[in-house]
Amino acid sequence: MSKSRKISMSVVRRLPRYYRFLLELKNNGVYRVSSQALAEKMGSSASQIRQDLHCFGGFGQQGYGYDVPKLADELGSILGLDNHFKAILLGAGNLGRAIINHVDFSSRGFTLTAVFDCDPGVIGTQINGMTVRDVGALEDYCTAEKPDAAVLCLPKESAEEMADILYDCGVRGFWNFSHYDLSMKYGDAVTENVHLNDSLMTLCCCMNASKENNQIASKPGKPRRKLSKPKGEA
Amino acid sequence: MSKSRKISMSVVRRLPRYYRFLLELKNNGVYRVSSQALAEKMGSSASQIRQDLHCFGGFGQQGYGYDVPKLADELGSILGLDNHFKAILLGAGNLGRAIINHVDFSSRGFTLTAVFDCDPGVIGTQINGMTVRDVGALEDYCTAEKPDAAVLCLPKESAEEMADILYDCGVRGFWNFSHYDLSMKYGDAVTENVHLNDSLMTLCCCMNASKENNQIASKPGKPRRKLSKPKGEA
DNA sequence: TAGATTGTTAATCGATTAACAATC
DNA sequence: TAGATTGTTAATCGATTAACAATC
Repeated sequence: MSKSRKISMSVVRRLPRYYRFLLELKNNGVYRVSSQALAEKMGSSASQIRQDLHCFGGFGQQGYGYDVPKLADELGSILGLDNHFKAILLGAGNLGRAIINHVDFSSRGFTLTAVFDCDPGVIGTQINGMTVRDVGALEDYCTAEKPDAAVLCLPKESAEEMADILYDCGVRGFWNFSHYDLSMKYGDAVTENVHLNDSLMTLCCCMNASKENNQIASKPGKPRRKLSKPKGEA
Repeated sequence: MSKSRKISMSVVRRLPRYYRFLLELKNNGVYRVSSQALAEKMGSSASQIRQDLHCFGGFGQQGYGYDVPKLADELGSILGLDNHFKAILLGAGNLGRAIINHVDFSSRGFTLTAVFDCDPGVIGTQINGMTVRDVGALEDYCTAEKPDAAVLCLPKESAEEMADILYDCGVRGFWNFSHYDLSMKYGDAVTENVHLNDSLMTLCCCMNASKENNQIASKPGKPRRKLSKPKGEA
């Protein structure tokens, strides 16, 4: 956390993965790891790992490597997992319900505090211990509770409409599952779009290319590893 | 489809989004669009759009722009949406059920042909018109039906185990929702990982950084647009 | 100490942007 | 024709990899 240069989004997107692997090592009782060993496990490169961590400060020790529990903690704190951002979820359909049941918000820096829907048949029902509220009560709720973030599991049109309302209520983080690009709208809000349809089409595109023997360059994430010659050789 | 150089994954990941915007234009009765106009709509740059499309051939017309329905079709065909890849889904828990109900496979190049689970309480139940099968029958099913792709909505451990079995049965496309990185394993299979936890942590990280006034560079996707001086000026 | 491995700078590579000739 | 806008090459920028001195 010492450096103050801008962190690139490419680096940020790799952090959760580092965190995941380090937690696994920690749970397996591993106390120490070198960038080389971690890189092999993750299918990335030692250089990239050191460079990435370097953005936030020196967490390792020359000649030793990285202390696994310590590095896991540091990453958790860089990720901000010790926050308890208040989050609300809009849209208790199939996807919304699955997210409520499936995602562990509290170990990822959030507390899910309320769920809203507009369907009278759904309002009042329980999901994972939470009662679904009427979306009509949304603004009052926001005024009183000041949620930090919103999870949008709504159809495109409602999502656009609701996002504006939420933004006006002070919500500055959006986890958006609806089929439109929220990221473009609000300069000072943080948006993470999860476009399942786009993801499925990407898979289709790659399978199609593979079927037709078209070339797609190996993904970012898979290192274009180029074995360097050992120093002493011709 | 004329060029034969490798397409980069950065380009491929933008294609579904182009497709989405073009479909919207088409549905709004727009017949013609310039790279400039599309770029403004998408929050990207005209240069990038032309460069991206250029990978696959010349779809536009100088002085006119792009024919919207034609370009949408071309993109659909590059994405391979006219395929009917046979897909099966493993894990009919909250997330699996939501995906079955929520995702329109058929308009994205896939046909969902079967659902498997290991829970006797779930086997035999109906989800969106499909009967959940016993995972014990998986290999026989694959031998008979030769599915092309699998959607993994399983816990980490089962996912690892099942992926190996599926790969041996000839499955070469994976849409992986489980909390581990499938992409690293099989060289000749295509994998699309959807890591909801990682996505949520990324959101947390950015909200945390924003809270603490740390700098994160604007995302790829938001253009670092640098207004160029008009030619004639000093 | 000698060996190992980081932190950090320099070199390379790839992706994005700019520019403009071609041409509709 | 004149204006518009693409296709395409060149320039810039950013991200990844390589290398090595610092140091545990």
